[in-house]
Parts: sequence; C-alpha cells; structure tokens
Amino acid sequence: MPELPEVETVRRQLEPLIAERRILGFRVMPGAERLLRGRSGTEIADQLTACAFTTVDRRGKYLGLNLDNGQVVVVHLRMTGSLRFRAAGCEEEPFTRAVFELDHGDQLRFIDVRKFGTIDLVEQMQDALPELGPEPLSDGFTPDALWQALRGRTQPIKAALLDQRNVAGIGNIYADEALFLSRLNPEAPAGSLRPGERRALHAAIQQTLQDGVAHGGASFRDYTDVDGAEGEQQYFVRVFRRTDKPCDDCDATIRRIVVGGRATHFCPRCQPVRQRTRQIKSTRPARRGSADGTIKPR
DNA sequence: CGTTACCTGAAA
DNA sequence: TTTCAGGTAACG
Repeated sequence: MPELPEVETVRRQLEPLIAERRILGFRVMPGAERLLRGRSGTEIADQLTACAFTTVDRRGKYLGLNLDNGQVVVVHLRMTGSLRFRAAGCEEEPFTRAVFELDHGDQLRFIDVRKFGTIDLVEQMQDALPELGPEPLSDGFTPDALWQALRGRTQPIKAALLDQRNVAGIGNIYADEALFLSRLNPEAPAGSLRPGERRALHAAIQQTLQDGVAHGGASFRDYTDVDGAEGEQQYFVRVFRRTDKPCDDCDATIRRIVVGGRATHFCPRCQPVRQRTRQIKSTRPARRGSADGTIKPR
C-alpha cells in the first residue's frame, strides 16, 4: 500500500521516536516467519538485542532503521504493512506480526494483514535492496535522468512508472496522479514521449509526491502512520479511484482501465491518446518533388 | 512483455 | 460468492 510519500511520512515520525532507544528483544508471531525471509526470529533477536536505534533512512519504498553497531534493519511494508510505536501495555493491534521491545517499556510493532511485508537485518542498507532507479525528490532526478530510464521502452508509461528500476518510490496512486497532472495517456509507449512531455512528467512526478508528503500520505484503505493516524492525501487526488466521477478540470467522466495488470484511472479528455504526427493516408496529398527534396513549381 | 502467485479481509 | 487491494518476484 504505502508509496514514497507514505513511507517518508513514517520515516519522519519514526526517527525521533526510536533514536537512541535500546532494543531489549525481538519476536515474530507464529505463522508470520516468512516476513524475515528465511531467517529465524531468534537469530535476528540475538543480533538486535543490546543494540540501539540511531537514524532512519528511506530509499524508494524501503526504510532503513540504523543501529549503533552499524547494521541496518531494512523494512518494506508492501501492500498492508505498517509500523506502530506503542507502550508495551497498550493493547496489541490485530495482525501484529513482529515486535521490537524497546527500553522504558515501549514497543515498535510491525502490523501486516497480508504478510507480504519484509524485515531484513544487514550490514548495509544496500544489501537488502534490489536494483532501484533514482530518488524522484533528489537533485539527481532530472528530466534527462527520467528520459534515460524511459527511452527505448515500448511498455505503457504507466507500467514504466511502476517499475522501481526506472524511478524509485512511485506506486499506483502517484503514477495515476502524475500522469493526470502531465496530461499523458497511461497507455502511451514510455519511449515515445517528446521533450516537452518528458519535462511535464518529471515536474508532475515531483509535484504529486511532494503533495503526498505534505499531506502525510494517502489512506485509501489500510495505511496509517506510526501513531495509527490516517493521511489526508486521499482528499486531494484528481483521478485515483474516482472512476465515473467528473474530472475536476473538464467535467469528462474519469475512466478505469487495466494497464500493466494494475487498475489505472485517467481522464479521457485531459489525457487523450496522442494523435500520430503523420497524417492519415487518404487526406495526405500525393508526394511532390524529387528524392533530393527539391520541389518543382507547378 | 503480460500474467500469476503470494495472503487475507473488506466491499460489491 | 466473487472481486478487489497502495507491491513485488517469478513465471512463460
């Protein structure tokens, strides 16, 4: 569920809550062992115990909880994962899958209905990450950097935006929103974007992600922050899950299609299929002139 | 490239 | 009962 803005919101909240806090224990609930990706709860617990958390980093949709021994707890929330910071006595949330016991009787809880989320313990955050594209809110993310990832690709631009190897952190909500803001049809081939369209898409990606962060993320279904509070970004979306509702800009009816296997929402009037540059054969006048480009006067 | 699997609950 | 879900990895 959580995309870059939701994960960044969690990162910002989590860091001051867990910095300098000592880890007294760690446990995984029965039936949830797969979130450790093959490692045992006791193995992780042995390494974590007596460490303290320091800072919290984010890369794409991954969180890196740094430890004072240099190791990193890398968390991915996938579809329904969330982290909660609570006092130990506080009633345990349903679907709590793992718990970090901290000093002073506090807990960092990992909650995840669908059990797709992951927790890794590694020497470097990098060790737990797959190949990821540039951070879209960093200085290195330029229209040209975006184009380097998209050029030559024939897949729909929507699918390309969801591919974390192209740009890190965009998910289904912000992909649809960025395409709406840049007036691009989600099915346009990624490599077909012209320079102005690339600049528009680059700006739209940054705009929509920044808005998402500013509103504390989007809570359409399961997402909540570290305190259990919902974000506000769902009140500001232009197309995502607004199927059959009128477009804010032109009043046309928002449509829902499937692109790259994912629900995709767009305005057919604001985001039309781009017309081909070439004219239609029947209306194109017969070619005049010779091979060297010269045209004889009639 | 598109499709399926991974899980489980909520909504249709 | 069936469909759908903010993500990714593994298929064919």
